Amino acid sequence: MKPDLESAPENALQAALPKAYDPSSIEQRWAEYWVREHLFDVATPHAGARAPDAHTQTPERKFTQLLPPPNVTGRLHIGHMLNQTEMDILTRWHRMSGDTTLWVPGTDHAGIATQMMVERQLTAEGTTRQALGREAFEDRVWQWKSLYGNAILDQMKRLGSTVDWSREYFTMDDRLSIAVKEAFVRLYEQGLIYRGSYIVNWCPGCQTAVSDLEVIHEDQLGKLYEIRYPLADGTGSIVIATTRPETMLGDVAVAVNPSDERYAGLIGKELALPLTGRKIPIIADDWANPEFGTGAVKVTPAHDPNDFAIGQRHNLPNLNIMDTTAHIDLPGSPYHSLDRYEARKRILADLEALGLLVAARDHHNAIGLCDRSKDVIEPRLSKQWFVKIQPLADKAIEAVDKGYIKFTPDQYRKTYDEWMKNIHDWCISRQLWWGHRIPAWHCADCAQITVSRETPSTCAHCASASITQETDVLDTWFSSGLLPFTVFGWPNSKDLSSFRESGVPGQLAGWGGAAGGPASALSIPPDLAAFYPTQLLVTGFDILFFWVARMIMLGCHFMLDVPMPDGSPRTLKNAVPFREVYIHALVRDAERQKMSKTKGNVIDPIDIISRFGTDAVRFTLASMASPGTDIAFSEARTEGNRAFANKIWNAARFLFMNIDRAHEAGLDVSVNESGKVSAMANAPLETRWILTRLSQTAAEVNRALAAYRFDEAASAVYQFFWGELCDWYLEIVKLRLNFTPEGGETANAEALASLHAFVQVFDAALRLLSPFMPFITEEIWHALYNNAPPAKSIALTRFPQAADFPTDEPAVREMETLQQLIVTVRALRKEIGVPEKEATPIRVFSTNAANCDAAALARTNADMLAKLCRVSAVEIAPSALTGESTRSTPSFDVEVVYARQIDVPAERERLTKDLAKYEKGLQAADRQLSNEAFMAKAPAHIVEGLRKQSTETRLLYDKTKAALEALPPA
RNA sequence: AGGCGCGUAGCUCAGUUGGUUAGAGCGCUACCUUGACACGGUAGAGGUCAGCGGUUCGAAUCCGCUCGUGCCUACCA
Repeated sequence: MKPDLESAPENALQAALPKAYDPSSIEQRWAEYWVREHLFDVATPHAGARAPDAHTQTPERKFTQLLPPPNVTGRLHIGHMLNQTEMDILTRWHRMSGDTTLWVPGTDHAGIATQMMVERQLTAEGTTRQALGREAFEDRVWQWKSLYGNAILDQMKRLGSTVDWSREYFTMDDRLSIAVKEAFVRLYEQGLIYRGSYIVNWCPGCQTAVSDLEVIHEDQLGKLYEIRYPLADGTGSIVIATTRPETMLGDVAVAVNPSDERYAGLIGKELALPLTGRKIPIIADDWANPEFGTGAVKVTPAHDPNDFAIGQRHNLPNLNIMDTTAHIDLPGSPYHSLDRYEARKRILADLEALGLLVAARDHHNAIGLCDRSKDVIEPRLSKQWFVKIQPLADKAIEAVDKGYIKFTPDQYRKTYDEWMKNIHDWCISRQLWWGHRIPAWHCADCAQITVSRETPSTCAHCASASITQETDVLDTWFSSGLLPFTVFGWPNSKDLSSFRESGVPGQLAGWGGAAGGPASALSIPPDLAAFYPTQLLVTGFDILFFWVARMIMLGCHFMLDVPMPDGSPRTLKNAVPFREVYIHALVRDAERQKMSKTKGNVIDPIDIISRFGTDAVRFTLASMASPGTDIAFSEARTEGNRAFANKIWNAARFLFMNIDRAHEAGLDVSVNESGKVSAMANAPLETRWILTRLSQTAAEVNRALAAYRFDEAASAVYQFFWGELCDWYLEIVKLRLNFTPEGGETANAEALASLHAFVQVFDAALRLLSPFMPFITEEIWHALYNNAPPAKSIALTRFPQAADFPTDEPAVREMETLQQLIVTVRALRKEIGVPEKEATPIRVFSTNAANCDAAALARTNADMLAKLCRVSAVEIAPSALTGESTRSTPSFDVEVVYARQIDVPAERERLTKDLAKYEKGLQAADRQLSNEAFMAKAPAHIVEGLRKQSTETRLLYDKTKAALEALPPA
């Protein structure tokens, strides 16, 4: 049954057949077609449109993944493209291999980033969010989102990614907001979320707390100041060391190590804090490091995390001296309202004047910057919400330790483990207006907190009606950490119908969890039952902790409570959000620099695509995506792959040209739609050879993709298509395709058989290439089926398997021998300077009567040999050494002879050089063969190989020497 | 301060459990506009595998050290 393809774009190959491939003329059309036809929506059954046996939907074989949601504020960068290329290659490969394949796209609301974006707009308009008010501001952000929020997804559509657009989500969608609230409330009820005053990373620019991960450390050369603090009783002093003298205004103690004998007598005494005269104690605490600075450290609990800990241990007060903008907040003090760095200068100057500044030494230390705004982070004491992380981390560690989640490359397992074991509680509150508002209400009367799924009208503790909702919103990563299950309808199914009109995916019927099954009785969302856990997460290591680790923790935590589709309890093994994580490299610029806007070295994928075509860029990224190392993006390589696309295009033109010729000769050319090729015992050598190579290439590509070796898969298809199909097979087929309208029937029948084989091979090659280069293969494939293909897209056909093609090992060996012979003849032509246009005859001599396969092959394929070598005739003769130019190759015993005068000095030079090479090789081989230890310990096949090599090299050496001696004297 | 990685042809990179003469793309040289393709064809040149030492019959591959380089994590003021 042919699908209705009226909606398919017009085919450029059918129209003009331009010589050069122009990606822009076709890519846009197919990108739109794929989206418009919903070809990759899982809810859209399309099994009937596939090749008969290619796609029996097997529920056990599913392939599900989530697109790491880009920020709505984002623009597509090359890293996204690498990520999507890899995901799409895998998705297409799995889909074509018969798996139920779902790839869910979406965008992230990106709290800080988006709020900053809109605030900049407001600034330009001369207003502020504070002037607008919270609600109006939120409306404004939604407005912005509806206008610009799809930009990145629109860009993504050009990449050809086969995502299910019907499932597209936004992390602030109602259904996801409900889920976020549910998750928060449950964690709170379980005692895993708490609120408290702690030192957090405060960004004075963004005016919010940020998590540890959002602080980037930068090494800076600063100063370590030594300041003298006098004793209150005037009997002496102590010198402390600090990098931040301005915080001394908030000092509440000075700590020394209890074991530090220098200060033993001072512990318990009081100091008069310089500049203020406030009295503070000297305390003993292990934190003070006798080796560092002076061994005495000032304690400022409100402005330093360590000092905060000391303060807790010693019951010291917290003295907050700074406001949220990092200005000194001490009304009445001369430093009041000074910026922190201005205050530092003034304080140092004042201390100097008092003679209390003892020293200022150069000092390297890491300074914390805000990931978003690059402001220097100010540790600040404030009330925040935290997730008690240890219980979650324990399960997450176990899940990976037990192998329920596999990391590729494996080294990241260690990184993950290391981080997970040293994890701190997660600060999840943000003082922003854009995000999931924390579902907690503060009571004005009893000061208690009511956490609730629904908006409460009264306080749960004292029933007071004076309650107000928490103003903080949640860290963006809190909601994205829940995605693996929230996108599939967690917590329950009742919200499902509201966001997915299409309902339960058709081909999943009968799968546990489908409507009517046991799962629905337990009200497990059908999608959750069907798709959780996902198979794979593909992402960069930059969000390993931000996102991957959080998904694992939250997935293991929440999904353990959700029964399996059959109603049985879920184990950790099935609670994990994904079975595998593939971490890819970072894309850098050609100079290996990390791309950044400020450096101006950002590679715009859209620009690259419009210059080289999406297929070429995809292929480049895939072929450079070897694990472990970063990718230095190479335009030169992209150019090379554009040439590859052009090569494919022209090979197709050649095929179509011959199909046309066959038609003109009144012959019919059909395509076998099964995707498999049956045995061809009587087929010509090149057909048997290329089918075997096709089988081997399919095996290699399948193997490489299963191991995430995109580079190896890409190079296998590249080498096969260009190096074998085009360079050899096609050149030989050329000789067979002699369609002659008036010619004999037999000749035409033979030509047609070759053409049929060619079509089958080409069809398979296109399918093999399509995950990597979906656009050009789609275009050619439709043309190949004369725009009436067996499926709506090549992406819905069968991916070539090794067993789909008949193999013939002897044919491969024969072909290789023939190739070697041909290369030898060509090289010889060149070396003895036969002009390109001159077609002289050659003679091929067998030098070894007992083993003359090559000579026999040359005889059988004399015609082919002559054409491919551009010689007029090939004559097979018994062995004979003549004074003419001769050449032989090591792997078979033939000699190729050209009857031609040669350039004697040039020939002598070449032979001398060769002789030296053979001699060296011979010596090396003989040295090993006479090494007793080697002979005793080396495996047999190695020794055997070396012997063979030695024998062959000896032969070459002798021949070359003889030839050299036979040359006329200079 | 800990941890991870990298150093192979002029450039960008492959090189699987150690094994016969270390590969690819781009670039380079020579010749070729042969009816698929000059975004092409054919044939070439080009490498002491960062250095030193060790294990081994045998090392680009395993181990140690040195040098160079990139990154991640980190609450020593």
